[in-house]
Amino acid sequence: MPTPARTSLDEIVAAGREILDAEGLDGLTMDRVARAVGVRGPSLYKRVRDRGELIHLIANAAALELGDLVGEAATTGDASRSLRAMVDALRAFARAKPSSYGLLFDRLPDTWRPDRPIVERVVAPLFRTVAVLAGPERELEAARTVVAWARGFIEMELADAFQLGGSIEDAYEFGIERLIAAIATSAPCRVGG
Amino acid sequence: MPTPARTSLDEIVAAGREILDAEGLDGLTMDRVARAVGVRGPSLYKRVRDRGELIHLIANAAALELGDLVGEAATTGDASRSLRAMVDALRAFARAKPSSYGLLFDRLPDTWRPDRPIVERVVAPLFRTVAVLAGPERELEAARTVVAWARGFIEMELADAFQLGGSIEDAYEFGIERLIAAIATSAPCRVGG
DNA sequence: ACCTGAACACCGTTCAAGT
DNA sequence: ACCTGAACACCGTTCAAGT
Repeated sequence: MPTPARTSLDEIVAAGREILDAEGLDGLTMDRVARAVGVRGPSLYKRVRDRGELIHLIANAAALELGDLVGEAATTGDASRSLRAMVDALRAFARAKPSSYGLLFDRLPDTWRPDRPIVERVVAPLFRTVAVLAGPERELEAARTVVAWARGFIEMELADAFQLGGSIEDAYEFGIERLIAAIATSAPCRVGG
Repeated sequence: MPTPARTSLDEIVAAGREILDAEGLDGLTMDRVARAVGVRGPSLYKRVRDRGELIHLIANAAALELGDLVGEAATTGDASRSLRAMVDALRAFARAKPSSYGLLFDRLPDTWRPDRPIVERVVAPLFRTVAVLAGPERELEAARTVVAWARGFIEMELADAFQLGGSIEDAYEFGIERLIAAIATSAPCRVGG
């Protein structure tokens, strides 16, 4: 005898995202998610193959959100300002939702990672802006340099790895300004804005 | 009736390091380590409080090894070359022992992290060299910029995050050269060398 | 003193039985 | 069709009992 569904995949993913951000990836247990949507753990397996697939769907949703935020940040004036705004947006997302950020960028099982096209939508506006600054021949290397710095800085900030005192904001300002100057074609080494 | 010990803390930590590098952090189970030293899982609790403490001791050992490697790399000629060699050493360690590297730099529970003095021994030679290049006023910001880039680049390399083609070596060369130029005091923006 | 098997907690997962 | 309790596997941890 058919029974009406008590939940849905969308509801499960939405609940999973909230639990991830509130309690971290370790807190994202199948039973925890199930009870949040009003069923028991085993019922989730009607909608997802396993926990990894649920995490993958949550990662896709987080990547889409981040892509929107970065895309919106990119719409401002000149290329330097635009790049700065995009990195600011990435950093703000990491601080607001560190567990979601970690799900997108930490080393985790491949099957958990968001789909590649969705990730490319996040970095595409960044690459476009870097191309303006660095010139098309060095676009790839320049973008990778900026992204590597941004990811490393954010990772260290989240991990509380800046242990030697000093101002983290000063380090961020110094880093982003020097990076932007450093990737510019025949950069005149003017620092600051 | 006293029984002679069948293993030791040193042997347990050494076995743990091998298992970590061969099978990853998830493979580092208490029973796996115990059997490697000839006892059963529960016996380890005579020597470590819990799995976290064992991981912490393994992290300390890995940090000491990495500190030696970075320190040795630092002894070459001028400051630019020395800094380049140290970052190369860091990258080589990450590639040779990605799980050990991850244990030192990934976001993990605080109690698992290596002791701060041991970590400071790793970065100290790097800071000294950066101070020569960037000048003492900007030493901290400059060191953080280089370390953030290096960590981000290595993280992306380990995570196989360079998905858009192109040469990863080219990106590394581009990054390290531009970074070193960018942190130098009133850098003349000469690239290469 | 040190070591072990049995036991428990926790969590992912399966499945037979309910509706 | 969907949901559930019971059950199992796996792993960290405790502990009473062995030597």
